[in-house]
Amino acid sequence: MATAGLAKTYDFRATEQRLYRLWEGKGYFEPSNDPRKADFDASIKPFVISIPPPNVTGELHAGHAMFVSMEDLMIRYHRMKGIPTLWVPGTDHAGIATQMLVEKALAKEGKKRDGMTREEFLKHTWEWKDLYHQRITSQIRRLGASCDWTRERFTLDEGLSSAVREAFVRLYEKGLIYRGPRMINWSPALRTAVSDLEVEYSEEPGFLYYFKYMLADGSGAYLPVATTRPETILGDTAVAVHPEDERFQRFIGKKVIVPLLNREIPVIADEYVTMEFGTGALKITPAHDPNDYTIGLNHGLEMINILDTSARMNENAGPYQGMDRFECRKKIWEDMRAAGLVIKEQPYTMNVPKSQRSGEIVEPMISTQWFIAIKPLAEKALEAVRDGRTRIIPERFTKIYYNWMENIRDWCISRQLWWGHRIPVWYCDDCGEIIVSRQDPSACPKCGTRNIRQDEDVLDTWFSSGLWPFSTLGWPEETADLQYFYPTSVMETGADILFFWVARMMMFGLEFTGQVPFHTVYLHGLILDKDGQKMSKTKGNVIDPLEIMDDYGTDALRFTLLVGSTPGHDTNLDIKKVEANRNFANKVWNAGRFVLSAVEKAPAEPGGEPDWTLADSWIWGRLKELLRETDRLFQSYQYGEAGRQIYEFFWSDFADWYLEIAKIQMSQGGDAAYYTATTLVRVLDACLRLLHPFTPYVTEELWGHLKGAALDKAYKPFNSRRAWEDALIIAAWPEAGKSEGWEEQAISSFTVIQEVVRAIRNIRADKKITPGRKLPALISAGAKMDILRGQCATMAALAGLDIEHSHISRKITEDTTGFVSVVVSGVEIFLDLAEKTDSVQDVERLRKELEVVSAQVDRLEKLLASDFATKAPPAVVEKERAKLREFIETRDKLKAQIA
RNA sequence: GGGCGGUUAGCUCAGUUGGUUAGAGCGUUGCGUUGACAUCGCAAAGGUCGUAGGUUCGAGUCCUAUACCGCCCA
Repeated sequence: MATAGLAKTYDFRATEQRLYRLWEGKGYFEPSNDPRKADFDASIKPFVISIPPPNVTGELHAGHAMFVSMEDLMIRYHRMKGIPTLWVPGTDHAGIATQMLVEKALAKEGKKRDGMTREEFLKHTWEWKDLYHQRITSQIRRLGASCDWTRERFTLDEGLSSAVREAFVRLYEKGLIYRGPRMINWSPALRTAVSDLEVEYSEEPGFLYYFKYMLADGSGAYLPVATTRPETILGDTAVAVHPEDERFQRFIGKKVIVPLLNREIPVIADEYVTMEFGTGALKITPAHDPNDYTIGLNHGLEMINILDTSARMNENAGPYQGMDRFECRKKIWEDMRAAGLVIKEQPYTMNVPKSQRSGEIVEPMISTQWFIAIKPLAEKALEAVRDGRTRIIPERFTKIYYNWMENIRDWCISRQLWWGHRIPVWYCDDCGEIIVSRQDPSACPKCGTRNIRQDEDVLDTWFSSGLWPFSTLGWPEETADLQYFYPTSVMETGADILFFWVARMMMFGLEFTGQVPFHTVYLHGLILDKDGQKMSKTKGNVIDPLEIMDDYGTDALRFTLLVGSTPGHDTNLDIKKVEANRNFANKVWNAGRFVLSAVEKAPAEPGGEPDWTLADSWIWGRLKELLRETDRLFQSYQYGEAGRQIYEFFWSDFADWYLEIAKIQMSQGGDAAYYTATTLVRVLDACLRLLHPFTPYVTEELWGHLKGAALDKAYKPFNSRRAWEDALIIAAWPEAGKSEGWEEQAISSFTVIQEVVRAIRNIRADKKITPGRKLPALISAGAKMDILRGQCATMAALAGLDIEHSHISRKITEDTTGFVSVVVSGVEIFLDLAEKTDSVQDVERLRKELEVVSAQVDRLEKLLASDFATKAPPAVVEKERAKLREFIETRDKLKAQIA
């Protein structure tokens, strides 16, 4: 077999790991211009991405596969462009997620966090982290991620921890961090505060409970009030009505009695109350409802907390103390009914706040927490996008970003967890001093006592993630990396974390470095299952990227994700598509095998100057077109579309047509073979370069073989002025070059050949002519005679013509009785089937064709007689005129044949 | 309540300065295997581009309204 011993099928299993090791081992993932090296040149602008750090204990999912594929594509493309490229990898400690995981694992061993010291628990968690860190990073590697592992970071490593401290202390010193009791979202299962963003609302069926708020004056009068959460009655400190509500005006200023507890509370007036909703009278629980909280503040109401940290009723709930919140809801309602206070219940759809992490219902509570006064930071971040220093792609997310930034609320950054960056604040037990420090203090700087203790809480994980683009480069130290690689170039991540992460990086970047952290934000959508459903374990529709890579190879998965997606849109991932792309990788591989065999057979040197065939010119012209198009698409971040076009070119032009013609040209030997082989090599080389960012493995592997074979014959790569590089990953991106004028003609001429060949193939299929049988043909080519004559051998081979008994002329004179005819692009083709054909059926076929063509003639004549001819650009009009001429020619020939 | 996205072939989706018979993959139908590839080849069927208006010589593409689906914010 003359295919250099390459396997008949591309074997990704034998390839991927080997190539990844080779790339990494050779240092290709490190920037070509590196501040750590002696020949560093600070004046060359680099391309930099910081990876969205996956949870260190997480497992690879489709979302990871998406961002790794997309970022690796960008990185590999820029690297091939010759730009110093850095992709900083790393992982996130993911406070809540990891702690939950570890606690769950401990529970299996019958252990509980409560029974451990903080140090014991953390030791455990670090061990866990070490184990899983290895897993997630090796999974990222499997995807082919060409990131610089020598610069890998972890949000809890020493450098990043000191960055967190620095950031906290700076904000505190500026007065932007404060501590105090505020309304927050409390997660009872995790027993920690969570931020507004970590709460998701879901609509669920519930009830609106109507009951009586009795007046304290003993008159027996009452205000009807409705609530969805009867248990909060225990924490009511007012009933509010609208000041203009005539029904209730007489109650304003009076007292009512809290049911079951018999506390007296005032009836107040507030415009917040919607008169139409419920009964028009609103019970106010300032300690357990965000809106009531605001009203409570405005009216100076008492705030009574009725829940403990596990959301059980506390001492303020009187007889209900110790009861679970939902049990209490039922019990209270029973008791109220017994007390004759119930009016009715009515089914009602509630908007239930749930913890994004644990899924349980969170409780609004007043709690003492640390906050960032975010407005000043948000204003800067807003301005940076408004003035274009940072651009968001797709653009529509800009508006969403503005909207969020403009309505931003202070960020609760403290978490009652153990796993994370401990808040760098110490309290002096002796003098009450609060110490906020970059270094751990050993004594109180005010009174000198050693009686100080650090705040128990840790920071929200996103606090450290917000520093990621610069903390990973060494900030707050002015490192060489920071100076050279910051600001980074593109932040590529999921649109779902625009607020969580992107917005916070923008705010922190501007606050701490004075610069935007990246000039472009590229957002991709969610990865859904094949029916557009969110993947979830409960639905059982989760697609595991690791399994896909096992079954179809990394390249197939990457190509599917990259080509199947458009910026900002969700992507439905279908195994069938992966399979199709696995087939594409195999197609590339086999086209490569063919090229290699051609190189082996061809002479090493030409005997004379090249005499390019139409097919040679055509494929070269099409390639140039493709290169220009992909350039344009890459520059506008339309990677998916670029991939589709490369795929299309490779399969439909290069493999389906040029390779088939190359077989014919190769068989002629000599210079024909030489020039065909060199064309095959150079076009394939260009394709592999173009495809490399999408499908790095199969292209690198094949390219190695291609280069070997080409060097044996001293054949040049695509760019004949350059040498073959050491590896495809660092090879030069193919440049389109200028148009030389002949391309358009070559492409349109070849299109005629394709149409004639297809027309003949159609007849053959229609007439069930066995593939091997050669048919004599008479072709009346008119103005296209020269083109067709030049491609006589090619056409004959592709369409199965008997070349000895075929003839192409301007206008044939031979007798064609009994021949089957077809007309295409003004070319008449008569095939001699040497047997009786169903002439009625043939005429019917021609008639149908005539109908179609005549309709086109009519349409174009009408079009060209309209304003179109005078108002459309001349080039467009001429294009239509040419079409019309051809249709008329075809129509007339069809007419003649039918008659 | 506000905002955004989607609605194109049986299915899943492309279609970015509006250019005049709308594309792909999968699926379907027919034919085909000694030389790149059956993870394949050749050929075919299949769409009034959600609906109604508008702008324009020309609209899947721009504008307005509307229906349905989905998402985000409140």
